[in-house]
Amino acid sequence: MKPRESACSPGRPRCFDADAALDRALQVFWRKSYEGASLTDLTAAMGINRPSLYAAYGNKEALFRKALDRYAEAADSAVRCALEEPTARGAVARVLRMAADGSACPSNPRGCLMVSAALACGEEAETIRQELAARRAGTEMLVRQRLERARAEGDLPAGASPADLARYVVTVLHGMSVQAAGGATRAELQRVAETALRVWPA
Amino acid sequence: MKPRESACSPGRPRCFDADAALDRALQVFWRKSYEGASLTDLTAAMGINRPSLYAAYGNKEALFRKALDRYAEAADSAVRCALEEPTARGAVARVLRMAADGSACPSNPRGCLMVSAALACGEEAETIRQELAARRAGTEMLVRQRLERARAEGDLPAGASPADLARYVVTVLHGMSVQAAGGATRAELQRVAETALRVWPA
DNA sequence: TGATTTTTGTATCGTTTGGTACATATCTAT
DNA sequence: ATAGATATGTACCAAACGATACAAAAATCA
Repeated sequence: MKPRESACSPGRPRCFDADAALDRALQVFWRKSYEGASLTDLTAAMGINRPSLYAAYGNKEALFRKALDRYAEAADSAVRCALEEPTARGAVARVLRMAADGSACPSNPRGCLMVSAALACGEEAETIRQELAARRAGTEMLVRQRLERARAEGDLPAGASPADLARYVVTVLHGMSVQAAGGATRAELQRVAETALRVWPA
Repeated sequence: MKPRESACSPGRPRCFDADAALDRALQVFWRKSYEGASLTDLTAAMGINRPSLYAAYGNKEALFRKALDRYAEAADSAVRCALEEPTARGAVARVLRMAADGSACPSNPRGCLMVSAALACGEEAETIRQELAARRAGTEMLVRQRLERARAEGDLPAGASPADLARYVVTVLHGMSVQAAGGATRAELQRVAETALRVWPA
C-alpha cells in the first residue's frame, strides 16, 4: 500500500533522458506545427521508438501539451523579465526588441510556436486551439497588468487604455512572428519594433 | 490542326460550375488551411467527385493555387481601393479599418488565408510557402508605393521611411489576422487599428 | 448511325497517419 | 534464485491521405 523507501521504482529503468527528449520534441513541433509533426518525425528527433513515447508522455496531444508548457514558461518568463523596466514605454520597448531578436535567432525555428500552431491546427484539434488561445491571453495579461501599474504610477499617456495598448502590443508581436516565419531578417523586425513604439509619446 | 468553328468542344460537357466550385474550395482552404483541407472535404464542399476535381484543376496544389489567385486578387483589389484616400494617413487608416471589419465578418472564416496557410503548411510544401510569401510581399509593395507617392507629395512625416512604414502596416495586418483567428471581436480589432494609427502624427 | 472525345461515378491503389500487441530485456523486492 | 514490474524493439493495425484505372454516360463530328 505505502510506497517503499527505495529511491528508484522497480522495473527496467528508462534508457533515455525524458527531459532532453521533450526539448527535441519541442523543436520539432516548433518547426513543423502540431499536425505537421508526425510521430515518425518526433521519434526520430527524440531518438526513441513509438512505444517509449506513448509510455512516457501519453499520446501526441499530451506530448505537445508538455512541450507547450515548457515553451510558454520560458516565453512568459522572458516577457516578465523584460517588463521589469522602470517605465512603461521602456518595458514595452524591451519586449518588442526581444521579440525581434528572438524571432530571428538562427538556432531556433522562426516565429512563435503559439502563433504558428494556432493557425496551423485545423478545427479538429479544437482543444489544442483553445489551449493556445489561453496561453496567448496569458501573455497579453502580463503586458496589461504592467500597463495598469503604469497608469497607477502616472506613467501612461492621458487617455491611454492599458487593455487596448496591451492588445496592440501582442498584435504587433504576433505580426512580427508571421514576418519572421516568412523569412524577415532581424534588422527588418527591429525596424518594425521601433516603428510600433512610435504610438507611444517619447 | 486549327480549332473548329464550333462553340462547344466535343465530348461530354461538364456537369458543374467550375467557377462556383472554385469558390467553395476557397472557403474550405480558408477555413482549414492547405494541408488541413482533405480531398474528401474539398470534393464534398464542391459537390463533385475526385476524378472531376483532378480533370478540372490538376491536383490539390494546383487547385489551391487557383483558389489563392482568386483570394489574392480580391484582397489586393480592396487594398488598392482603400489606398486611394487622398492622404497617406487616411489611406492606411482605411486599410486597417477594412481589415478589422473583414477579419471579423461572420460569413467568412477568421483571419487572412495567406497568413494562416503560410504558418500552417509544413516545410514539405515549400513551393506553397514561397508563393504565399510572394503574395504577401505584393500587398506590402502596394502600401509602400502609396507611401512613396505620399513622400513625393510631402504627405509623410519628416524622417519617415515608406519601406519601414509599409512593413509596419502589414505586420499589424498580419497580427490582426492572428487575433481574428483566435476569436477577437470586431470591436477589439478596431481598437487595435486605431491604436496602430497613433504612430502617425495626426 | 458510328467514331471520337471528354466527363462522371465507382472502386481501388500505395503511402502515411496515430496508435498498439507482444515478446524480450532489465531493473527492484523478496 | 525467483517473482513482479517497467521499458524496449519489432512488427503490425485500422483509418485517412492524395491520386488513378476503368467502364459507363453524354456530348460533337463525320
